[in-house]
Amino acid sequence: MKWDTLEEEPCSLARTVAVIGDRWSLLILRECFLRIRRFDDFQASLGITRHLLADRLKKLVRFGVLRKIPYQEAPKRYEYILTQKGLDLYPIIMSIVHWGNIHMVDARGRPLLHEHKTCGKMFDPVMVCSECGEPLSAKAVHVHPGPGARKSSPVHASARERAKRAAEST
Amino acid sequence: MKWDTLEEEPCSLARTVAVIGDRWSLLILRECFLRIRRFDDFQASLGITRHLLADRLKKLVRFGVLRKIPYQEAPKRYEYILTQKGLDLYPIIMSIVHWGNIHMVDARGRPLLHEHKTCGKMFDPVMVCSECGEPLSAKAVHVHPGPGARKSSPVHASARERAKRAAEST
DNA sequence: TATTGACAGTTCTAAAATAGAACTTATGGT
DNA sequence: ACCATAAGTTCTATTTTAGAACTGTCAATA
Repeated sequence: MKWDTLEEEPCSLARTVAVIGDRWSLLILRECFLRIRRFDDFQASLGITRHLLADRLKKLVRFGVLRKIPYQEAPKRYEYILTQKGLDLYPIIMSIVHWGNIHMVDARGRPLLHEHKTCGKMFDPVMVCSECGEPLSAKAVHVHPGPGARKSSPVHASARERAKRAAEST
Repeated sequence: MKWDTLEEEPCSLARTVAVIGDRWSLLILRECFLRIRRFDDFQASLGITRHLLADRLKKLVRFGVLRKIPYQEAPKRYEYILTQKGLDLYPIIMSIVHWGNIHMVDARGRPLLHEHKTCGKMFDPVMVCSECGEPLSAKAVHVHPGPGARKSSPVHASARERAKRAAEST
């Protein structure tokens, strides 16, 4: 697969993966949410090569996730800050952090704790249904084709059949 | 950076990225949640090379996200199914899909719609605070070092200082 | 009995991405 | 004049990935 075509796939996950679906992009975004903004600071805190960092920042700007704003003239220097589109990635970052907190921490415990300024308490993120407010689980969700669905699924008929039977048998 | 060491980083995001932070793993997991379970079905629906697919499945099994269970003897064949640890990735997948739905869809609209069986309605996922139930935004969250925090941050002093000032100035 | 097909991989080479270090350009300070 | 800061760019060596072909096991079929 050419990764350039990923963003045109008729799948919202694939398109998002085109933007954030590599290791460095997610780590760069974590730093953004921790208020890192400058080239050398990203480089120092992540240990990423300068080449890759330049490349990834360019990509994130191209996708409208980050914006370059000048913080000094002569020589002209820029900071990278999150756009609204970038800020909207917060639930993704938080759910990734939360999964790591639950399943990947060692004996020392969590590296970071999160305080919700609104209520003043340490919290975990919970994903709920926009309609009824109940926490979501994979098994309580049913998927329907939407208006942008592909006509012919790339999933083989045999696989589709098996998946369908499996879904019906639950 | 050697990616083998990523899972030992004192950062829950980095550790999770070690598991799911590459393009194919996320796409494979999407298929898992759509009830794809077999090698050739993954291969056919994703177009991934067999080599990479074998490698990624092995990795996901090693991390305890998938489990191989036999579905026939002679010849012995296995299916890959999500463990509880794997099912817990659902909020990550859903938040990625949702961001794509908001920011990456084309004129045709969403490829998939989600129905919450519990309430019967089409929904979007919303991330809320476990303590007060309010929707979360990056700006309403404050970060504290936890018990597993690294002693000396890899973030340079200069960057830390700038970040701190930025945080205080809000 | 020989042949075909399904399934789950493995092996091979060429192309692409990444790591790691050095280099460039512009400017300000001592 | 010399050094430091900042934000990149360029270079080669290594690693990863793409793409296709091949292997092994068994069941069903001719």
